[in-house]
Amino acid sequence: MDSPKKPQDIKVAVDAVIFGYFDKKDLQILLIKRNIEPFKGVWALPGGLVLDDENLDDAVKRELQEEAGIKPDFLEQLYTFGNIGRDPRNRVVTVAYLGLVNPSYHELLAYSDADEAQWFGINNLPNLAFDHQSIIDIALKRLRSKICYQPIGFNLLNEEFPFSDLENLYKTIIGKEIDRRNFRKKIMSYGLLNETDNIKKVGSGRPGRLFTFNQKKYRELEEKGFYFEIN
Amino acid sequence: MDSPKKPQDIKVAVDAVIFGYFDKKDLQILLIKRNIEPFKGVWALPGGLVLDDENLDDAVKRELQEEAGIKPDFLEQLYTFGNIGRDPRNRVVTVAYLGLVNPSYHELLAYSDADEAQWFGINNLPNLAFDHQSIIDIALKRLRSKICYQPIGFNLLNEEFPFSDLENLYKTIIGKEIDRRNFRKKIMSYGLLNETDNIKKVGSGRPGRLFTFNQKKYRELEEKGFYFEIN
DNA sequence: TCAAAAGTGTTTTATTTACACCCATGG
DNA sequence: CCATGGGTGTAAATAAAACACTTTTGA
Repeated sequence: MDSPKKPQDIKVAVDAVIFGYFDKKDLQILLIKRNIEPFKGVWALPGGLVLDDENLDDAVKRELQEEAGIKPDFLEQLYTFGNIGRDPRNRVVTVAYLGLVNPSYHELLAYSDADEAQWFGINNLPNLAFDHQSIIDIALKRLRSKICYQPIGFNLLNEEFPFSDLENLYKTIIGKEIDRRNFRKKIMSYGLLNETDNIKKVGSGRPGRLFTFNQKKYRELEEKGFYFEIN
Repeated sequence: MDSPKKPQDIKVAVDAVIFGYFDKKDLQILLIKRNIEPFKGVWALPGGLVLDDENLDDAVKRELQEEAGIKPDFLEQLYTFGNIGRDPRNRVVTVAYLGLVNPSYHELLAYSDADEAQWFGINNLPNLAFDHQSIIDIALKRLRSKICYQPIGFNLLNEEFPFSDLENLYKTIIGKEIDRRNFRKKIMSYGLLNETDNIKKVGSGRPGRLFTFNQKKYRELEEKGFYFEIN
């Protein structure tokens, strides 16, 4: 932490990879269309420069609010990207975050900084500004591994969800078939789901009972050394 | 990534939590004594400001070289600490790294930036500058969990090591007793250790055969979907 | 009555845990 | 011959994997 001869000239930014999930569709990522140079008109991760008197976490939250009107239900630091040349204008070090929201609770709104905010399926991403594609690659890797040892997937589902939504979510994210019976047995064995008296009414087939995730109980178990694990 | 009204004034630094291990001693951390303000004379993590034309990884490596004459055998990004107020002078965002070395291969040297570089047992750390204690806490947590699912511990051992060194290393880092037979069985089952014809000569008791870790084989297995796991 | 999705147990296999004695060397 | 640390196997318990039919509803 000693000063070099000339004052350092590096900017600090934050960017967020926000995942959303609509049942039985691809996992989605929130992108905003840039309305300033560089990469004007190109899709990019929501994010921007950190203010001098603002914590990093607050900066991401602010940017998400400003650019898409979204407050993620789960948000954690992912990785910091700081290679020279990743921004054509000047040196920018960006602290990337990984976030999860339930899109049906969040209407997308584009404010001043972006002229559009939109969900894209991870298999239909447009060309992205900067090194944002590689940030997304790393976020996906992290999500896929993390969902297997922390119960963060519930943040992508409705407050009350049928068991099949959870099943489909895991299938979608991990990208392979899972045995329905074993999966249910495992999840149920943790006792972290509360049954509600409600029933999913939609569509064809037998209606499913709705569950909620008991976050409080998870925290308690976690303190006692419990580890959530799938697979 | 849009410019705020006034130019941003945030410095970017890197800091490294370098772990070292001497058989049957505490896990050690490399600290340097600061020879400039603030916190002059106080122990701190090696690190410093990133140069404008230098990648983050290169910056840590340079600082480690400059401050202690060390090239870590393993080095990865840990977390980025950027809360306001963590540096009394001005806003500094620091990208923390976690590194591993075998101290017996690295003579500690203090160069210009520090007047002393020294190993401290993690249970005998001095008071630390800035928020470096909390960086260490997080590094320790990461190391303890990571060593259970990636074979990074070998970086702390000699090139050729008796099995008991590995055993002691895990006991030390995880901080609990392990069953010698089960541990050996598990490690051996992966087939990642090569037996050498050498024998540990030292001290009392039956000499132990020396092993090397087969990094190449690990990489191959990893590509085929193999997961290293202990516990 | 058919299509669609929900719900549910048992058996087999693999993995993990618990546990104690003999061996090789140096002093 | 003693102290010290190295080396080894088996049985029991637990966890994971494989596997298919019945139920409920709407159309």
